[in-house]
Amino acid sequence: MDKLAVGSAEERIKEAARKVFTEKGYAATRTRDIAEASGINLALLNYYFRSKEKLFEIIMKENIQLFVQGVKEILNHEESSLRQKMEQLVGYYIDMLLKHPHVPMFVISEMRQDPNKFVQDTGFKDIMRGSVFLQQLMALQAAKKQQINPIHFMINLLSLTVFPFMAYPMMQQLFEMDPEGFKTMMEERKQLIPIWIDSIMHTK
Amino acid sequence: MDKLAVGSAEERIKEAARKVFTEKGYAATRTRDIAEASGINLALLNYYFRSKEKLFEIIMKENIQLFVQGVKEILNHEESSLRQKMEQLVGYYIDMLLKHPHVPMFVISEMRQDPNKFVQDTGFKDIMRGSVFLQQLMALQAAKKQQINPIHFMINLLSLTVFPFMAYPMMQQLFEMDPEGFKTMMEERKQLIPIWIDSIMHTK
DNA sequence: GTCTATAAAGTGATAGAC
DNA sequence: GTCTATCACTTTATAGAC
Repeated sequence: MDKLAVGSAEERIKEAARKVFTEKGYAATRTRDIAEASGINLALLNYYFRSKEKLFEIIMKENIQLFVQGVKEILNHEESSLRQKMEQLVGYYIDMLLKHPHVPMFVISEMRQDPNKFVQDTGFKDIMRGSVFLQQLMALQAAKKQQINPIHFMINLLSLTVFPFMAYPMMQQLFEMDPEGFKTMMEERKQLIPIWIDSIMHTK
Repeated sequence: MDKLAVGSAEERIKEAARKVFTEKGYAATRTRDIAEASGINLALLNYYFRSKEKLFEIIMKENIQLFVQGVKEILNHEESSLRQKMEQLVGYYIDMLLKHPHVPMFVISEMRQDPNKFVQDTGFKDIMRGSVFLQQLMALQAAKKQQINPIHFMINLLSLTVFPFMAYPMMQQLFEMDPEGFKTMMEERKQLIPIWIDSIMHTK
């Protein structure tokens, strides 16, 4: 075998598809790009995955799973406090996104493009609903009569954590930030975001 | 003339292009879509704008301008406080984005796709650098020895303001939010974000 | 300026040899 | 399974009539 790449052809195609689809999006990706990137032939892509769209749906589903994977345990841990859960969530997502920085852009962009192409049953809504995390949040709200709306709370958490990854090309322009500086900044934010959210919750 | 649409052909094409490009992105847009949406013929699009890419660059430049337009005066007002500038900035962007909700996704997505296709001289960096706003921010930092890094500060402001617009399709799924509920939420955030940022700045 | 028709190139998918 | 060659269709862009 003169192939340098590792893994079966099927796995190599999926690996290449993950990369190309996630970075360029469905429309901008040509099946030829994927074939070339995986070192196999265009015909083989269709042999294994039947069509561009079928292959895309697999990648989409896996990318969405990155947001759900591992979160369920954090949200339902009985012993940990709300603050501890926040720290774990932010840490989990920042670590994951440092490995897969293009995923949020991809998921949200394609979801907007064609809601039907998006597999709705990620299970995330069910994981959220009835979780210990949500109970703790609402208990705190009731007890202290805080104004913080759970939806604002969740959006703030996601915004402060996820947006920097999506806006990286813009931040590169505005703040002259290189990849190393970005990583350092996001490691700082792992510590800072829970503190900030906490301060927001206890304001007013 | 049996055309119902208003404006010159050239202006109608640009209007349609703005809509289609901004909502679907460069790759997913076909020049036929634009021609059809503007009620003119495909050939005329090339007659006026020479190519798909040339037309795209015009729209891109205009969309970027939406982020710069009107901000310069706010940032350089001598009388207003930092807090007042924050309130004005957040209000300005939320109002603008309620009118053009797809613009942030478009700009950031296409910027990532091909940095060269993006016109770098938006002037935003120059507007920021040396602004009264930045002076006030750094003065506050020096005087009170606050930990808040200006870059974190700017990213937080942008995250809390812009991210909800990009994540709308996701929020629709997670929180079962309709367009009306979204608008109400963003109007609330106009008031809340400056308060939150302020509380973050005075924490620790 | 505006149209129809068509050229020229690109792209997803398959047939068929090995 | 894996490849080359090719089909079928789409899409950008232009030629040329009006």
